[in-house]
Amino acid sequence: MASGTMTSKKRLSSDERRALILTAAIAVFGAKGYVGTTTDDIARAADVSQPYVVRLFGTKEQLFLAALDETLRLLFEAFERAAGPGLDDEIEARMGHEYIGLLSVRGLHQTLSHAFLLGSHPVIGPRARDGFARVWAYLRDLGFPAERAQAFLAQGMMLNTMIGLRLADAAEVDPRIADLFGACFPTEKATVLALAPRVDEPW
Amino acid sequence: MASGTMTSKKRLSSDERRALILTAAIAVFGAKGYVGTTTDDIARAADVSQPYVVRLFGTKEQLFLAALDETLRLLFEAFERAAGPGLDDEIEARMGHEYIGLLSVRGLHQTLSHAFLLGSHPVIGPRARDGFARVWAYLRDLGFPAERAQAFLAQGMMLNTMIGLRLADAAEVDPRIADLFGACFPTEKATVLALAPRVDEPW
DNA sequence: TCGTGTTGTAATCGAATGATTACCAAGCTG
DNA sequence: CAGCTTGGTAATCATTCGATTACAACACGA
Repeated sequence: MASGTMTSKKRLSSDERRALILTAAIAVFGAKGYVGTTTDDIARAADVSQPYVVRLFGTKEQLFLAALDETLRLLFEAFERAAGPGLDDEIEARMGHEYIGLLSVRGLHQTLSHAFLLGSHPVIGPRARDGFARVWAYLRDLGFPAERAQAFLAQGMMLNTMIGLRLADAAEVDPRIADLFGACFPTEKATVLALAPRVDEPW
Repeated sequence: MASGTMTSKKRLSSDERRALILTAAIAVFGAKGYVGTTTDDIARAADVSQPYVVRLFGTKEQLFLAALDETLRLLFEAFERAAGPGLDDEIEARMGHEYIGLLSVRGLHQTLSHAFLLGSHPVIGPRARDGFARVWAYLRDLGFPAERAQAFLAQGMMLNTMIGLRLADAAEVDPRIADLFGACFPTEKATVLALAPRVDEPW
């Protein structure tokens, strides 16, 4: 019965499936936050059933922790790519570029932002603080002076905010917002606008 | 029966009660986010019943919008206090000082942060974008060059993040985090640490 | 081919939550 | 004090959600 049009889903190893669910989780958690996301949202985004998501990750809390770990892993991986030889200015520019490139990982920046707002959470809070502290330590260990590391991080938080606000659409309509994007990303404005999630996207 | 120790609650005008609930709402929404906060949480924080909160504000969504409006009102009020005469540097310093002083309004910075992460929300998203755009426009209209306004805003997002993470406790234990606070608030580190909410506080 | 471990789902359950309803009581006004 | 407006609550309802259970289908080795 209509089996001709059925694209029968392939069976995957649990590790492969876990990876797919994790990608979906970063996207959905980023768009709707930890509390605002249901395990069923993620299940649908990953095209599996809700109980299977729970079974593979234990609880929603553990799933969020896994998504946060993966997010930080991708972040440091990007930083590693940028941290080669060169002057301080060059390294910083490459790191900013890599951070913007991470916009192609849907929900990454917003998942970070959400985690950073969960400081009061007994389990997630400590992990989020640890992640943030590791980012700070990474910059300092690279040789960034405190002042410079601080400004770099602040720019990152600013990007996160503009992404979370879904400001990219407004930039093409409101000249003041375009002005803002220009000030924030003098050399990469086009890239940011091209990669930024839009209002109409569910994530 | 034990009425001697009962502090019988006073009857207030609905406007007075609304104001109290709004203050509680900013604190609780800031600590737990829009979705993570229940109307009953706010009711308890304001020492009224849950149905009364709903009756005075209509829906939880409208209550959050009211809290966001109040937050922005307090923010611009603070900016107005700082925007007097003086050199650019002086004005910027006063505005930073006022923004830090707003830490005494429990939950204000985090309510802003949460709103700024709700860009995908059909009702809250537009209001949050509008609020952010108004802040940007305010700075530019004051005469801040784009570059300077951008850096100032980024510092603000950084403060919001550190508050949301509840990093203040860690600053007194981990020297690297203390280093971070020093870099972010060279002249006001003590004030920030004194006013910042702590991990053990419910809000 | 038989069985056994693994991938995956349907059905369901209990707790939590936003909202509604019905009701009560305080205080003002004539 | 009668009556009525306003402030406020208890009880309850429908929905949603994370989690559990029981079961089905596929694959692979003996």
